[in-house]
Amino acid sequence: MIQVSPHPEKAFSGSNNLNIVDFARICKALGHPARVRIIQHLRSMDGCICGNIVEMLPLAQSTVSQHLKCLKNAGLIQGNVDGPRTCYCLNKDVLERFRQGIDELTV
Amino acid sequence: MIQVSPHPEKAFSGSNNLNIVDFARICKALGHPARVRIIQHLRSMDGCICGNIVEMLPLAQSTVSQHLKCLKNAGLIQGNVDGPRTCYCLNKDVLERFRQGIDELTV
DNA sequence: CCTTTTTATCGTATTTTTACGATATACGAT
DNA sequence: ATCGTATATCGTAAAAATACGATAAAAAGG
Repeated sequence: MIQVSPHPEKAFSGSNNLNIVDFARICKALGHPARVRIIQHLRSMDGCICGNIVEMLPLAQSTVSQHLKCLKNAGLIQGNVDGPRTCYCLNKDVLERFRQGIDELTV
Repeated sequence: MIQVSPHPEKAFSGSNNLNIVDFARICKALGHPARVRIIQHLRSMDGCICGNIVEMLPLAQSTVSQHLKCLKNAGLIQGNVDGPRTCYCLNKDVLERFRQGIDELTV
């Protein structure tokens, strides 16, 4: 992917500190219905097991695992290993900075 | 792309009326640094000529045209033909509904 | 130790995205 | 009519995303 600017400048003027590449990465991570569903679900549950997410979606377990990885790479969620399971939850700091970025872009 | 649910349900509970597929499409459209730059630029200019956007980005004219098409398909911008030129501007309604969707997802 | 459960990763096929140059189109000006 | 300017589209190559089944890994329970 081409980097629009060689230096990862701040994406926005305000207090949030997401550069434009990170901001776009988060948008991209939210750019698939299944991943939006996952975020919605985690928001309502305040953390839940991977298998629970797999049940919720009409997708193979390996595919869901891939989507979770994508969300994790973007920083939107984190996974805490708990025995044989992984408990996923939202990364609220990142989510809040992202929301601020969207605000600056849209309001 | 798999549709997570056969019926395009509302993505969110509130007053915005974006279904989850449209919401994800907008996120995806914002999922590239060049397209975020375009939106930022249009926001600061309140409408501008395509060639202006091309100058701003280190990309070929045809590539920029493709990015503009992507943003237009997502509903984020609209292009008004003006003689040999096209003047692009933000679609503020869509942007506002999108912002509300992000709020519901993140706040 | 063996089995089961849970999740991640590998390998792979298909589709989509991203980028470019070349070309077509549409309009204004000469 | 012809030329130049501005933009969109076509063709195409390379990379990334998406999906699946199969397999690996890690922990708990018997």
